[in-house]
Amino acid sequence: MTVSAWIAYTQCMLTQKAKYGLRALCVLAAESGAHQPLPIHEVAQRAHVPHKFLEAILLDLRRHGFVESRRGKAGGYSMTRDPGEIRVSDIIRALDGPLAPIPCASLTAYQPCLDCENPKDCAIQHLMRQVRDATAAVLDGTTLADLAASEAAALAIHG
Amino acid sequence: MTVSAWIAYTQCMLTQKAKYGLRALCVLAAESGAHQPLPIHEVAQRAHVPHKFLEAILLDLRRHGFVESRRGKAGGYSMTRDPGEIRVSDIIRALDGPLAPIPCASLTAYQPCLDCENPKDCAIQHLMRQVRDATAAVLDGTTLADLAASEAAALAIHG
DNA sequence: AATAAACCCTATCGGTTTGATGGGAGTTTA
DNA sequence: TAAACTCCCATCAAACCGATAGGGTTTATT
Repeated sequence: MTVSAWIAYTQCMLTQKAKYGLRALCVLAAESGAHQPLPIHEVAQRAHVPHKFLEAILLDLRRHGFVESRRGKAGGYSMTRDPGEIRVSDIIRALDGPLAPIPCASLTAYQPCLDCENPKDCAIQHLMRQVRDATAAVLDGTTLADLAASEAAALAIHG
Repeated sequence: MTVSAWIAYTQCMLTQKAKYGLRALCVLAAESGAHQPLPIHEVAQRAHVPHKFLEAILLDLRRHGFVESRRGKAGGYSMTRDPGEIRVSDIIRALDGPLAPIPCASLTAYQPCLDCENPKDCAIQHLMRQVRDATAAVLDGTTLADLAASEAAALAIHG
């Protein structure tokens, strides 16, 4: 299932990787109460994510501490924390990097523009920091549980 | 002056092209009252933008109607409109494309996710539309005149 | 009319990221 | 031992990004 072959590429903040990751985590969040981990092929099927790509994504999410894995037969993935305590912003930061549209406007990964006249106090930086803050406000205020609930509600109405 | 050789690449919403474009437009906005157009090398120098790259950017901005050019000796670029009536969001859209972090959340360039279970009503789409709206609110609410004034003020203090 | 200064425009380049896959090694349970 | 998993390396094509080369065209001045 190659998606990039179907749609024209658009430079964007949310990569395919992060989108897949969010969908996968929604699936795992829904399974949060279960005792058994969910095998990767099950997650891939439910979240509509290519199996091998998901493998890389879940590996990444495990290293960032969002999920844990059990190997061998009857193995799979499960959440490590309550989905209500995981901010969407942290997931996206883990998979896609900083939220800010430009490094000099980032709080978590600040880097000055080397081609800027006065990198500490630049009009573009000011503006982009406002953008960053607005984005972070939305994404900090939404938890994985919120997202999963929203998706469950949408699915209940339509297909 | 190659910047990409100095800093690690970070996927970002505001490309170097848009950043350069905004800086160049600030320079032209400051010159907005003058009768003569500003030659490109002068813009390049004041905005710290590579000459040839700026050429491509100004061409783009001209095609989008933000600036006009006069050819031949004593030629150059000048604003077509009052900088106070140009939204920063429109400049960024012209140079970088849609503001939305993902095509399905865009108002100006909507495209459904082809790998989405129900593309019309998806939790991620909802959330990303909120992000888009928050971003647009900041960028729609700031004009080129605002940006240029902010930069002028910063320069008056430092540098 | 010659010349210089400026914009116009296409084509191209290297480097990097992105999305995606293959293949095998390791691990656990039955 | 076999089956069913995860782990992790290496690799790939396509796209994009930043930047530049090198002509062609237009205009003002002399």
